[in-house]
Amino acid sequence: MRIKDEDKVTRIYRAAIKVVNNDGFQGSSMSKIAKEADVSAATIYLYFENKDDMIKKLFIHLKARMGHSYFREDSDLSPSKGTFRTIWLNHYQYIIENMEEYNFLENFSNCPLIGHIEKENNHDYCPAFENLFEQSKAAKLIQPLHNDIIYSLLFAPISQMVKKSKSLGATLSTNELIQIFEASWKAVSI
Amino acid sequence: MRIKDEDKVTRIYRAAIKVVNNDGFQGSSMSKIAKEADVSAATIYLYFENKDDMIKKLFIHLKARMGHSYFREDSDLSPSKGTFRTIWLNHYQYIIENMEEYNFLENFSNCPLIGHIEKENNHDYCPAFENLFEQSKAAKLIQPLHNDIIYSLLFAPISQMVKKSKSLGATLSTNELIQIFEASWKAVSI
Amino acid sequence: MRIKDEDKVTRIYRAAIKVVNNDGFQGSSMSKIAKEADVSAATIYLYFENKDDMIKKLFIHLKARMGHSYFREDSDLSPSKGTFRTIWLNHYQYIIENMEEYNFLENFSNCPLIGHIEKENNHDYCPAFENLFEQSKAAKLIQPLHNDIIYSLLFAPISQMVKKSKSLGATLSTNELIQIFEASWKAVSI
Amino acid sequence: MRIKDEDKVTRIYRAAIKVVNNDGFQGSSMSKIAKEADVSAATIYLYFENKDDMIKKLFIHLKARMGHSYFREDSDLSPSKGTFRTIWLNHYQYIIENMEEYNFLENFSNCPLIGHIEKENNHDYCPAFENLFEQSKAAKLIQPLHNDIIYSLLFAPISQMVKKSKSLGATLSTNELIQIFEASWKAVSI
DNA sequence: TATGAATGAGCCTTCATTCAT
DNA sequence: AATGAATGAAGGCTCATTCAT
Repeated sequence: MRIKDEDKVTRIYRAAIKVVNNDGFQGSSMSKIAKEADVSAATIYLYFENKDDMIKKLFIHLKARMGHSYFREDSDLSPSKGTFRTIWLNHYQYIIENMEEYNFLENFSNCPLIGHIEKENNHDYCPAFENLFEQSKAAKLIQPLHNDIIYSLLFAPISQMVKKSKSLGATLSTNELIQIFEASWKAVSI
Repeated sequence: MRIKDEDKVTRIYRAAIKVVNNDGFQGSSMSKIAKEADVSAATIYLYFENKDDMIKKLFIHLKARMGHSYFREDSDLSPSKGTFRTIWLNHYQYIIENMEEYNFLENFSNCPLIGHIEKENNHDYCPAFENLFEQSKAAKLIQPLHNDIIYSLLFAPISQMVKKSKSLGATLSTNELIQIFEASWKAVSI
Repeated sequence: MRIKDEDKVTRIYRAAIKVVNNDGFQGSSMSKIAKEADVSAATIYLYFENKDDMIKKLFIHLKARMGHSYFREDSDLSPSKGTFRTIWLNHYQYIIENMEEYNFLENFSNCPLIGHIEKENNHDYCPAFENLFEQSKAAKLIQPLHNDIIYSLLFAPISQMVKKSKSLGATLSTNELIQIFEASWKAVSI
Repeated sequence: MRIKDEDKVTRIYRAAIKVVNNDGFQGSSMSKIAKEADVSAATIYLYFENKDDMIKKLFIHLKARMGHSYFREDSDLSPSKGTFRTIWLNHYQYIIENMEEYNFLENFSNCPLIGHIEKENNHDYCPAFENLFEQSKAAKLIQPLHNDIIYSLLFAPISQMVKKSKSLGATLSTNELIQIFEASWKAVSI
């Protein structure tokens, strides 16, 4: 028998992201994805139960990837503004380098199909995040707010700005980037 | 838009929002929308070129509605923290009172179908917004940042928090609301 | 709007019978049936919920037709051997003249899809049949057996013989026909 | 048939019967059958050319089995009513004990796939049957009718009754059984 | 204006079958 | 001999859209 090509899942994932981002969710179809992945549509069903299953698994996969993206291997995670700046920039880097993936995640976060995944997988931030937030609060570095709120204050504005500038075909200048981080930091810091 | 039965367009809009939010974008179909609007599917084509056209026009329609929602008729728009708080709360109010509409807008903002609308209709904030931001900058009330940045810093976090808490089935407490506004304000104010 | 062509259902029925008899149940498909009926496959779904629904309704329709076939408008239904012979010959006539329909019914009687229809529609024999049987029993013309048994003794052999001879490409001679009726009658009569 | 793992063919046969009777002909698929037989689908193709070939061979196999079922090893086959009663009861026994097989045969007898098998394999009744019928006719025990007719008169009614009562969830009482045999016998006997 | 009828195109999925090991 | 992997073809069904009234 042939060997199950584990990389095939990756190819399917990649194709799915591409198609969804090109044609929108509605416009995406198993056959388009299959063609893009250079695979028979039937093959997809060897690896996934059905379309929903595939989308869900892809979503979870990407969500995890994004979670890791905040941190580099050797990151210093001591509670300091510098640490936050690094993480923040890592995230920014991730977004612009993986715009397609990020878009995919955004597109589906609000979709009912994904809704209940979010509830179940609500260990959301990797422990590293939890630790940093808690330690920073303890060190009086940032305000004693709920982690979700801190997260939103720090990352929502830059996410929105990247999307906005991309939709206008523009790019954020280094200067603007600094401005946004400094302002976001002002929001959460003490 | 033609005069015809103007109310019918509204009914179609309302039905479209409802169906899209109930069944997701994928699950929405012209016939479902027609049934929900108590109209024949063919009738929709008297008022819109095709499905895309309908969705686009609905999007623009709602975007405008949301734009107005920030301001009340007799709003005092003098540049002050109080003014910003009022506007901010208006926006929050709008989101939770019109979650369906808001969701609809969110869902479609990233969709390729809508993408280029955003570019064309980039008068985005009604002049009232522009004025307030500029005056506030002149009055040294807020930082001299690009309007888009100010907007993101002010509104992106609360939007994300509402969605987050909704997806968890929770609600923001008054206290949290205040915390978020104060932090957002800290971000943009001088 | 166009007028709903009631005859269209008939065309679909006829096409379904033909296709099923030609290609067997497995080989039958909505598109084949549609093509045979000279209709778009989608059209079938205007008149039937789905394939099963169509088959069921067709089955019931034919079952009723067959029920009527035993009797002619002006049939004399007094309890006598002659009456039975007439009915019996009517049935034989129906089978050979509507072999396709009859085959269809036979094919599906054992199919699980149809199973529970039979239970529900178990008014089986039109009242005329019930009456004749009961009166004949009262008149000591036939044996006091359960109606189902009488029915089987009378009609099962001829049905089987027609199918058998058809499958062999042969035809029953008048002589054989008489033999079979006389023997069947001997079985039930007193 | 090749020697190979003869048992495997049996397992496939058994699985096929089970699946067909559970899910209907339409619902049966090679993979379901393979799973039920605890074999890879590809394996089936080592023993059969294709699905049709498998079904056909299974049909023939079962037809033969049924043929043998009428007779017990040490059956007395002298032409007498008792002999017929024994055979008749054997057949009845076979039907209710092998309802699945019997159903399978019934289901496929009318199917075009099988049609021409019947013609080719028209040695139908094992010689034992032929002999009994001919001897009985010679002994003036039964009427001088064509063997097919005798067969139909004897066995069609009971077959139909078993199916009927099964579809109603009922069972034939011993009394009814006797009634049916006696009537059937009356039909063919002199 | 309004709409029920009609359909070609397409979607998701499954199937019988072959391939490579 | 045996099998998991792979797929082209087909199936049932829905949809956006047009037609005819």
